[in-house]
Amino acid sequence: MANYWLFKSEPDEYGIEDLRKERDGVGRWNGIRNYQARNFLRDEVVVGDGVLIYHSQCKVPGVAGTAKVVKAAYPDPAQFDSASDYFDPKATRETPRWFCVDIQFDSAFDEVVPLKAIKQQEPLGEMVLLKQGRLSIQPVTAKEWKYILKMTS
DNA sequence: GCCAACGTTGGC
DNA sequence: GCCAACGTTGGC
Repeated sequence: MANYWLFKSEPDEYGIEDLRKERDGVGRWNGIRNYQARNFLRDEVVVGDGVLIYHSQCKVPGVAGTAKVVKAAYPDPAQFDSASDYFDPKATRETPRWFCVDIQFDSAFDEVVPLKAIKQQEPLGEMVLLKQGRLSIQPVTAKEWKYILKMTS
């Protein structure tokens, strides 16, 4: 496994359970409309990478499970669909602006590891999650990955 | 729903 | 090329 990431989603829109229900647990991770997040997706996320699925904009924000990347970046089809919420009139097929990846469900935690608990762990103090709050795709170190998984047991 | 952080956009 | 306005995100 090459690298680790944290992907944020709103569970009301598409959470860990939605991913689990997909055929073979494989779903498209799209709708990313933030440039920093897009650059990570497009340039650095590769097949085999591990993903922490993070639930935001909900009662208890936190890490809800894990997944792995099964298809690297390709243009997000929704940007070309005028009926979609994610439509972008400035994007063209020749010069797409937004990208997505496919990920496969790996595990759902019995209980979410809350943001509040993460903030209290000294070894996690350098997580991008805490440093830059509003970034929906972000790198996670191997140490942080292991530590979060340990917090579920 | 408020507001803060960050990146892009666009007028000049 | 400066910088104000704007869009997106997300905890509270």
